[in-house]
Amino acid sequence: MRATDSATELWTLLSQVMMARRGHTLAIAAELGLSPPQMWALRHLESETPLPMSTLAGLLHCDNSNVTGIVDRLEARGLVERRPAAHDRRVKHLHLTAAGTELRGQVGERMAETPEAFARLDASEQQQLVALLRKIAM
Amino acid sequence: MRATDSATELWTLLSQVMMARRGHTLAIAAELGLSPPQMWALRHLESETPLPMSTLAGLLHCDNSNVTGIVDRLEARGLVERRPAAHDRRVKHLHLTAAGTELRGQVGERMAETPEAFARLDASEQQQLVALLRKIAM
DNA sequence: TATTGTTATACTCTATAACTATA
DNA sequence: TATAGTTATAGAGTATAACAATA
Repeated sequence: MRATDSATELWTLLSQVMMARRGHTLAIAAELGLSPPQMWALRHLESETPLPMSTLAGLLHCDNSNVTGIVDRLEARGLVERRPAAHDRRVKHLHLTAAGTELRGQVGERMAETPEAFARLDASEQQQLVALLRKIAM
Repeated sequence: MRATDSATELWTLLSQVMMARRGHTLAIAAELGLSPPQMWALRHLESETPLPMSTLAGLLHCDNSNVTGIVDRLEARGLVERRPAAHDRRVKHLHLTAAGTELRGQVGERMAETPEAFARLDASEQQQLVALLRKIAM
């Protein structure tokens, strides 16, 4: 088997693991009353660093005009606030509210739940895998 | 660091790698003129084994009623055919057409393109990683 | 009665294009 | 002129509920 084939198999396996988790991810969003894009948005927002709308659009891989609606709905639920940026009043910074920070924490906790299949690796194998993935993820 | 923490870090890293690929995946769908659910549907369908609508709904993690629309649009493009199942005429089996098989192949090729970051692993590391992921993916 | 797939409805996401207000 | 965000529009995805055909 050539190196290229092992890279392909690697990528296929990784995709399979993640695909198997899709149901879990969607269930978390539904349980917390969030649509998937709303959940991703919440995950990208951090309490410390406010994000311009356009930056969030880039992170969500969608058009600016979509972010308007997504943020509208998060703001209507009191999870996020828009504040005009000081240096450029065209830009609007997104800030998490207390409720938003709380919900974001819940999302993070639920998303961190590791798949049961991970139990098939012992501690040493897990650390080995972590070391390899770090190289890929940087 | 406890074993639990290394499993959490493992999962976080895996999610990061996949998240970084989301743009690439969406770009492939757009280039091939497919919506994401249409692309997943195509990937789940195989030329040999026809799938009932409800099975596809389960694989896509959505309601049966959504599959009606998704398949409507694939069928309108001549990629898929509905055929009533012999054993139970309520069930409709989904078959790929020649055009559907062809396009499915293109999707597969594009999705198999490995992230550039994989080049940071040498051949032996890649095989090590494959062995570990196989345990998780089964 | 129960199940498969459809239809009707309402809401969300999505891109494109035109618009506003700033710069 | 150019850019950040909004609005308008049209198409697609989504769940729920009611329905037809079949079992």
